[in-house]
Amino acid sequence: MRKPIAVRSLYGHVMHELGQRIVGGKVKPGEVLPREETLAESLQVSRTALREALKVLSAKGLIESRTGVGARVLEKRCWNQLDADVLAWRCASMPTDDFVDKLVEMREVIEPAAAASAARRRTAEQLAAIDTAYRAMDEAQTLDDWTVADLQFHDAVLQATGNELLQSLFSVVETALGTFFTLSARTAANFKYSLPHHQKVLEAIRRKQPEVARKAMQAMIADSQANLQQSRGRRRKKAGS
Amino acid sequence: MRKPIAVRSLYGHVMHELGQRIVGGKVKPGEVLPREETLAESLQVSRTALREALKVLSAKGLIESRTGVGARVLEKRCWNQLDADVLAWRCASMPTDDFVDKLVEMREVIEPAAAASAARRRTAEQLAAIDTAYRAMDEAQTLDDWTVADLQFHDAVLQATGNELLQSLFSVVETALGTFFTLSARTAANFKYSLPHHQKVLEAIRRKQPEVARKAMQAMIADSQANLQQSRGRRRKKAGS
DNA sequence: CCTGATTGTTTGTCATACAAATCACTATAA
DNA sequence: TTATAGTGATTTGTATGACAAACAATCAGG
Repeated sequence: MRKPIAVRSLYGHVMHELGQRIVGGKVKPGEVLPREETLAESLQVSRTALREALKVLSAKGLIESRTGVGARVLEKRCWNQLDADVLAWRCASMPTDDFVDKLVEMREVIEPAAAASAARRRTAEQLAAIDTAYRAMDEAQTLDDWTVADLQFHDAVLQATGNELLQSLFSVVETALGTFFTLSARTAANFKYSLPHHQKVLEAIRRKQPEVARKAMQAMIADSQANLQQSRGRRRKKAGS
Repeated sequence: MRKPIAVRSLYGHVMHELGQRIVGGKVKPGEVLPREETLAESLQVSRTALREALKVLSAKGLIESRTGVGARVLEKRCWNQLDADVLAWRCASMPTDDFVDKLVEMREVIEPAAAASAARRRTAEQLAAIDTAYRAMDEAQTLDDWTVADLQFHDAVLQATGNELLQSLFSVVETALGTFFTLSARTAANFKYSLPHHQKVLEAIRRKQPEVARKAMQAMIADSQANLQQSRGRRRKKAGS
């Protein structure tokens, strides 16, 4: 599921570099990038490789190239904000509280609805996949094991909706969970604290109770958010002292 | 807002052509495309232009190029289903009932939540934008005017959430509305039938009543879906007779 | 039968050249 | 003075040819 593909190729490196510069705010919307020749030179690649990177950034809505003018950075509203790379670039530096709140809101919109939908239409295989992920969470020994299994659980729920459009929103959920993990630095002792929430979701989907599943998922997210607020408070206190 | 940019350039044409072939099912997941040289020849373009198109398709998750192997079409689950182009390509041929149902489900997930969020956090300017769109709908004389204003209304609601991640889902809403318009071929007489629904949403957002806004939006979508089922029935009857 | 080197195929990258679109400037005319 | 048409400079778009790198298949040796 992970995709470090882009990092391998040269144009992938270039894309990453430029993408981070733009999303990170080093070049602002409205500005135009240096011309391709000089940009290629400063990045130590050929114009060909640079152009392929620019094309992909253009597909992500970050820039727009026009003949005789150059590559202009587009307004944020044009950006493909749900793109996995764009999300990753936004989280590259420490994400702002504001952005984290928006990720939480997305989870609140997507996941309870997905849980309800999954409870309605899941197949036996899809339920088994969720169950497998749940057991992996239960048996996790390390934080890493838990993280992998947790992602697998939420992915399995999205898959169980049978709606590929909802499934494509996994990149958002993935980013959100990943961010929360780094921000709310769990200890080895309490990282399993949300297991009961997951069990409730699993059981509701097993019993095909959409509204129960929705509520259970809502509760899980609310709890996660509370946990986040708590460590946010700790962080502020630390910074202030 | 519309983006016929890609159609202008050569590589845009190539991307469109190949994208439609893949999404349309002419080449199936797992298959590998012809090698770049022959593909470029058959499409009457240089390898340069072809490669830029392939890179963009790769960024949309449709294909994966590997040295020595070729460009393999990826599984549907890898596709960037929320990408505006991918959505458009899926609707290029008459969309299946199945796909339309999934679009409806997406609207049910996104728009009521967005309406509620907008009611909570809208600014005066954002409310004004929604109001403007509503008036344009009210004063629309032709079906075209209505369509434009309707899209503007739903976009304004998403904008009013202040969450750019939600805003990026407009491509889904846009595709859904566009599809419904073509499928449920309205007459000049009744194309304004959903105006009262829109008014309720507008008023709830004006009064900052999240749950009222959510319910109103839900009702609007349910009504739209009923309308769709109706014309779906007519279409079947016609095809069966 | 299995293992490892070799060879051919295909994409990845580079360099160069020219075409096409756009912008900035200037000269001209009303 | 203002508007307009034209002209040249700038930048991206496209084409071509060449070679490097990675991979698959084949074949030799154990």
